[in-house]
This record gives sequence, structure tokens and C-alpha cells, in this order.
Amino acid sequence: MRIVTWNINSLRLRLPLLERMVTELSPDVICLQETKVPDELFPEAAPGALGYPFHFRRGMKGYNGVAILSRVPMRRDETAPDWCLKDDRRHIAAVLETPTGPVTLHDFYVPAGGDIPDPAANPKYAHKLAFVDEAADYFAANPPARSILVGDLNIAPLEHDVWSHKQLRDVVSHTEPEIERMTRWLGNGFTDAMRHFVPPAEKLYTWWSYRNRDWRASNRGRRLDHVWVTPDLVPALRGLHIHQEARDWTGPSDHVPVAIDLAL
DNA sequence: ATGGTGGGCAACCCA
Repeated sequence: MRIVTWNINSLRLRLPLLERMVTELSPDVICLQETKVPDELFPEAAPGALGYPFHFRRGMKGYNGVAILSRVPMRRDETAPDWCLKDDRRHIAAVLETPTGPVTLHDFYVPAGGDIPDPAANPKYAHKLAFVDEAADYFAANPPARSILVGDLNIAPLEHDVWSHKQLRDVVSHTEPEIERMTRWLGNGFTDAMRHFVPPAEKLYTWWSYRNRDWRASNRGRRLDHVWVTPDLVPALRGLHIHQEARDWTGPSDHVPVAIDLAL
């Protein structure tokens, strides 16, 4: 089974790119972030037309929004709280009915956190830290099993998850308070499935800013998108593919699709 | 130190 996570940065604008991604990667399940479409305006026919008879979405006007498209039957899991009581559509969960049994899938879009890495001066950074604390607490109180957590977590925790550890030390996405919190979250029941395949000493990116004249030449990337699995699913891990070429598609997202293969 | 480029959606918000 192949699961793709992708911050698509507007689902409606990039429907043709979603179709291209499906053609090239043929995922069984697609987790999207930043769909930027209210549920009532969701392109209703698109999932079925692309071969995904099952889908759930949680969107809102203008910002955020997540969706799961699936070839595999699934049911909603609505047990998680309304993170930070904001109703801001940053998480959706489902239980996939796989051939080996049910697997819980979480799709997260963690707040980006603004520019200033000081919670007193920057409410968006404070929100980000609080969000990650709350997620860590939730999984501590509700230990996950046979679970996969994916999404744009907007934190690059390891030295080689960014192009320059030194230069990004105080840049939101790579600050110590974020990394501490994310490490605690991960530790509450998950393992880093991407680093299962790529050693920590190797550079690994999923995002390249729009603000570079040549993203490939400068290669100032960060690993903001993640795939975590519970230890009971580690033996099922089969492969990882970062679809880097998607960054060169016409009208690209600044994030590229990340595919994980599991024997389920 | 600064600004660079995107999307949403109608003035700036957000990334």
C-alpha cells in the first residue's frame, strides 16, 4: 500500500497537478494539506474521477484545510480534540480497512508559526508551540497502535533536515523550542519512517521556498513534511519516495509529494 | 539587513 502526503497549496488551483501526481505515483491513499477550500466548495467529483471512491475533507475559507482520498474503504475517526480550540481545520483522521486489518491514519497541518521565534512577541509562534504541545499530550494520553501520522508538520528537526543548520538555528521551523516539542510528540508512540530509509547524516528535504530564483541550484530545502508510524508497523515499511521533480511542474506547490510504501 | 514569490480573495491575510 502506498500513502502519499502532500501540501498542495490550494486544491482547486492544482487539480491538474493532483491528477499528474496520481498518474506518476499511483497512491492508494492521499493525504492533502492546505486545500484552502471550504467543504461546501470542495470539488466533489474529483476524487472519484481520479480513482478514489472514498474521501473525507475538513476545509475552511481561505486558509488551512486537509483531506484524505482513498482507494481503500475507510471510516472517519473523530476522537481527536479541536486543537487549541480554534476550529481551524488542521487535522483529519480515518481508519483504513486494510487487508491486514484496520490502520489509523492522521493527516496534520501544523501552524507555520510566522517569522519571529518568540512566543511573547509572535502569537503565531506561540500557537505553533501550543499546538505541538497539545498533540504530544494527546498521544501520550491516547497511545497509538497500528497508526500512521503524516502531514506538513512545519518543523525540520534534524541538522540535515535543513540546508544550513547554522543559518537556520533561529529561523522558525528549526528552532530548539519547536524541535524539543516535536521530539516529545514523536516519542509518544511513533518512529520517523522517512529516516528509517534515509540516514540522519544525509540531507533530506520536502520543501523549497518560492522565493528562490532557482530552487534546484540553490537547493535551500527543508524537511517540513513527515511520515511517522507506530513501532508495530515498522516491519511493514517497504520504501520511501520523495517526488522532487514535482517542484518543477508548471505552477507547482512549494512542497513535493512524499510517498511511503507499506506491506499491509 | 533586506526582500525575494506564491494563494486567497478583494484589503491585506497567510505561507
